[in-house]
Amino acid sequence: MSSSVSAFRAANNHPNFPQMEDEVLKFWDEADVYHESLRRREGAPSFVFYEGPPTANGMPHPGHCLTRSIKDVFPRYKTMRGFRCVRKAGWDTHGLPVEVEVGKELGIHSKEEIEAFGVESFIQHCERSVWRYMQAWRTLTRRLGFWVDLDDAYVTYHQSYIESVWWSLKQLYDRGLLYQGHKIVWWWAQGGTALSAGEVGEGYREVADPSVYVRFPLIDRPNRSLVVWTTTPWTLPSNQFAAVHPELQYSVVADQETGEELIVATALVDTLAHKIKRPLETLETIDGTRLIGLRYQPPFDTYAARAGEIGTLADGTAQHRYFRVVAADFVTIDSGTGIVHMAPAFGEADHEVLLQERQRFIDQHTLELFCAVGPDGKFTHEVPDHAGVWVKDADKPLIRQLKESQRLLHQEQYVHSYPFCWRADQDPLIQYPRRSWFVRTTEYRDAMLANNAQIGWQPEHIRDGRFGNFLASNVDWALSRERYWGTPLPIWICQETGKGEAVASYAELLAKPGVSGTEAWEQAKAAMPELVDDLRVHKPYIDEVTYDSPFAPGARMRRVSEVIDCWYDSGAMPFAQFGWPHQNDAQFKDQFPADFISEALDQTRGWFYSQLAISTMLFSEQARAQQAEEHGVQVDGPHPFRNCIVLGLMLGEDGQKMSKSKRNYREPTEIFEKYGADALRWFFFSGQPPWTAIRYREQSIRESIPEFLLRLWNVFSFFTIYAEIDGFDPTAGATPDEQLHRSGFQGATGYRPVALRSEIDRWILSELNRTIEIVTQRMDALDNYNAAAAITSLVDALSNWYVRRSRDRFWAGEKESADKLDAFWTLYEVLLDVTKLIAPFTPFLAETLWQHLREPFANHSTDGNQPLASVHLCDYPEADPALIDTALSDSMRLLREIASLGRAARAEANLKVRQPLAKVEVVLANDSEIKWLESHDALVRDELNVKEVAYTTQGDQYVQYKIVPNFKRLGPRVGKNMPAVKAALADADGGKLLSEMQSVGKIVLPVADQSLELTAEDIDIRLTAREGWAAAQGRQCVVVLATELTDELIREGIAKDLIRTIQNLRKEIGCQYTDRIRIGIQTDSDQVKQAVIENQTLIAGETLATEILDAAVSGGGQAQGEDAVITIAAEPS
RNA sequence: GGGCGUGUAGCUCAGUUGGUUAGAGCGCGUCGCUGAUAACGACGAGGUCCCAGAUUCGAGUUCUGGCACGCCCA
Repeated sequence: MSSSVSAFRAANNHPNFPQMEDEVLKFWDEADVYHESLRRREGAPSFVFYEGPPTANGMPHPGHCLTRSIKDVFPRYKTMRGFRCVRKAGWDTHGLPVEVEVGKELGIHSKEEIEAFGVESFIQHCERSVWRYMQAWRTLTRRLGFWVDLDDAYVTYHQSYIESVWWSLKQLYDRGLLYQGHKIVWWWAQGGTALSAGEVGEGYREVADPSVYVRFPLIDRPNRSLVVWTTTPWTLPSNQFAAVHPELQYSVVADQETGEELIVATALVDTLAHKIKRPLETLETIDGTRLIGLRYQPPFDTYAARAGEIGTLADGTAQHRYFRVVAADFVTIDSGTGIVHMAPAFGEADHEVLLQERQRFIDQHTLELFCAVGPDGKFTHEVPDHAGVWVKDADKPLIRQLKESQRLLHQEQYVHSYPFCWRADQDPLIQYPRRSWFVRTTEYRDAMLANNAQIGWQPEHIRDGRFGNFLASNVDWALSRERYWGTPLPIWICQETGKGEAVASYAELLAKPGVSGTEAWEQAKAAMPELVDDLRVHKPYIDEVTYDSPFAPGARMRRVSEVIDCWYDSGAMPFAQFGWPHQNDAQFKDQFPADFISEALDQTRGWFYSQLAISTMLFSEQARAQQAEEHGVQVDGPHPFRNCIVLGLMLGEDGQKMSKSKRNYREPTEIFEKYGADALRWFFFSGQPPWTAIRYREQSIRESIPEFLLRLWNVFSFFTIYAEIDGFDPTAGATPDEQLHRSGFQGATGYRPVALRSEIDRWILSELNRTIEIVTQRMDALDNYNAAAAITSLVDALSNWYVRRSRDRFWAGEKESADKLDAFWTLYEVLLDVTKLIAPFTPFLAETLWQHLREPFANHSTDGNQPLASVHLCDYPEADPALIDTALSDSMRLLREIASLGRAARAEANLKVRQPLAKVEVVLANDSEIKWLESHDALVRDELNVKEVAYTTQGDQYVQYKIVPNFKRLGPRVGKNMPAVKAALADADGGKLLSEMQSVGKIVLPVADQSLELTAEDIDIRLTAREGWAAAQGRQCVVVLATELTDELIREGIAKDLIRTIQNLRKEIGCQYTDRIRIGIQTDSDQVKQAVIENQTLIAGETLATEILDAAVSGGGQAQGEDAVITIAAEPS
């Protein structure tokens, strides 16, 4: 303690957080702290984290900062809690977005252009494009403090990754879960390609299309027709069904003019009558369900030959396959007739209906898809009248034919929005069926639901809401893509028999009999040695590899041309990140399933789904029952992730979507430079629960600094200032452990057990341990928001009560008083634990604090160990229940309330705090706390600047008592009579009831013909200050000020004003905290003169003055105030 | 059109199993503190808890039906 060199150096109280963070980053790099933190947990239980792979061919933006912050805080926390948490980075590298980027770069767009350019060169460009913004991602990740192993990242285009995906697809293929079917896509017929949803969305335009109302005469009653409406007459030749809504009402109406009967939705009869300009007489009304099954004559005879075909339903009954009425929920009465023409080839919804219908038949495949249009958008020979005609050009002649065949009821123009090709804006898109590979996920729907039910979702409603509903309405996964840059679908087909087989690895392929075609890759590699080897399993090289068919002698096996949906890639990452099962068996088994993942809400149908679907199909009990070979993964409970935090959408400054063009958000780099990463992180963690939509506002981020970071820093700075002045040295006699746990301070000089310390020390330690308890409990539940809230309130208590009320203990004259040392030790202990507590949240500030706090031990050799080099190597603090004192917490809360009420009363009475007052009286509702409060009145006296504090429950002269029922207690007991009880208590004399309660222990109240007995717990006492006093009321007490001032008190007030003026002068002339000064006070006022004389010791003590003269001192500063001219000068040191 | 979510102070958001004085931070205003000082404290203004109905002794909280906004899907 007496060392001449201070153990602590005063910390700068104007910290530059961004600069501090840069230094921390350097330190982390140099000391390799992340890997060291893993090494320290070698052999510890794993906390498994999966990184959802971002794509590195776009710039990272603020949304990524949120996900990366959340992904960082829990692994850091768990690591400190004793788990081993490896964080393997990953990159999503395949898919259309990459192709589009490369296309832009090369100035080519359509598939023909890509083919003409050369697929080989194209995918080589793709491979390079993927890493375009890698450096930006690295920089951001590091700068944000996201600890993830970027050097050991998984990459979806790597051969090992692809081979894992292949293995899984072979599993599915061998189990019959991979099949070919039709997918209805938005098709650009002129370009011969399908467009993605995003591209389709670009191209919507208002257009006028012909809209026709067509008669579908019933087979059994040719004079009666369904009236069907469509805006795409060209689809009518491919009609298969007519759909009605089973819950709608339909009417049979008579057309007076023709004598025919028409069926139309009841709600639309009038509309139709108006359109055809003649009255329709309702004959009968029937439910939609009764129309189902009725057969009709198709509008064209394209497929009329099939009209007689009959199939067998699952229940054994026979039914015609085509041209009948079916049920569909999407039918509306918004427009049309309530009866919808179904051409499943040209509408996704229509196609769904076909699939549903197929389900009903025993031999599902007999229900065909009618498609009278070729991929070029022109009619096939199946429509001889229009063969070779572009469908949109056929609308008119088709309508003419309908007119001729008496089928057309009405025709008009209909304006609606319709998609066109975004590159050739004269070309309308059409929905068109393409052959596509599907994963039969529907077979695993129940297993997926069961799996999902066990996942810990945050927020919980995702499970049964958005995600659960999505799973419940699961449809088979359209897996294949007719593109180039993606994982090739590993299915080889026999050129003769059409039979196929799946291949699980490149090696397996090479081992096939008669394999050939590998030279395509070998030649490319020889010509360009810099090509990455992973490309050998990509198009076009892989397409060249063929082998002898096992199905037909002499036939060859050739790969199908498609690649797969890149969502499947990312969904396979739980095993593919390790190349499992081809390698790393132990690693996979250790890291499966994940304990924790987190991504934004848009991943519900993306990564959350793809992971769950693949894992369920491969590893669930149902899957294991289907598998020929055992793959050694036995998982119960949810997989592949146990907990998932679903993050909300991030919005810009204006609450709108973030948009580059609107410039409504700040770039993360700008935030880092101005405020630092901790400010951004703390804003994310503490601002709102992570699943709410987050408004990313510069102002809110900036506010993290004074609210939290700077406030804590100020406490720390305060500590170091006085630790330096007083030479506080925690090392002397200490036997510290490497964590600097308080147990190592036991024998240190001046260290006293907590029980011997003052109440406020025990209070802040109690608050600290309570907070540790809450934070630990919340973080274990993956609830960063409430954990952060608990930390905030601890730092507030520390700064605004503990330090505020303990300041004079730190600047007390005696350097080695026990109380002063208690204060130092207490604050030091609290700072150490707070530093560890905040480490996962604001790792930079925590690291900086730790470096300072550990410094005395790092510099001095002690009997104990060296402290750990980084706070991130420490264990998380554990709450010490022995230090938690809830009664003390409650009492202190009351004390703080009294202080706050006292200040309120002062403000009310216009009495500033510098003016001392003689007395305050505190009126309490009960006496339970009085004893404790009396023992702490020094604190209140000081805080409120009064000479005396008196506590009483007998405050009739100051207050009125009002008794209200304790609703929670009495509610269940008195029920309906509650209002009567409330009224009776309000009407009675509160003071009387109270004294009755105090003397007898209960009160008896007449309520509704009976008397009700109330004990003290059944009532709440409310105090109201009477008029005429300088008083303020709270929930539990009223604080009353004695406002009369004596001359002595006034003079003391003057002295305090003088002190303040002098302190300001000290600062103005640049005094150090410990510099001594001389003071001159010149005044004509006798009152001031006397105030100075009476309070000389006080003034001199507070301002470190060696003497106070009544003449000017020169060489320093001067100020006017309190009717005096004040001069000060620094003493030479 | 369907699903899910959100709606509380000027702004950003809390609000536990229903309990009668609805909170925090920021901003604004007033006052104060001043050996942490670009920090800090107190007080104040500011709320039909989106609307309507229901359940209940009692609803911001539960239920039903609307309205608005957002996301996803059609």
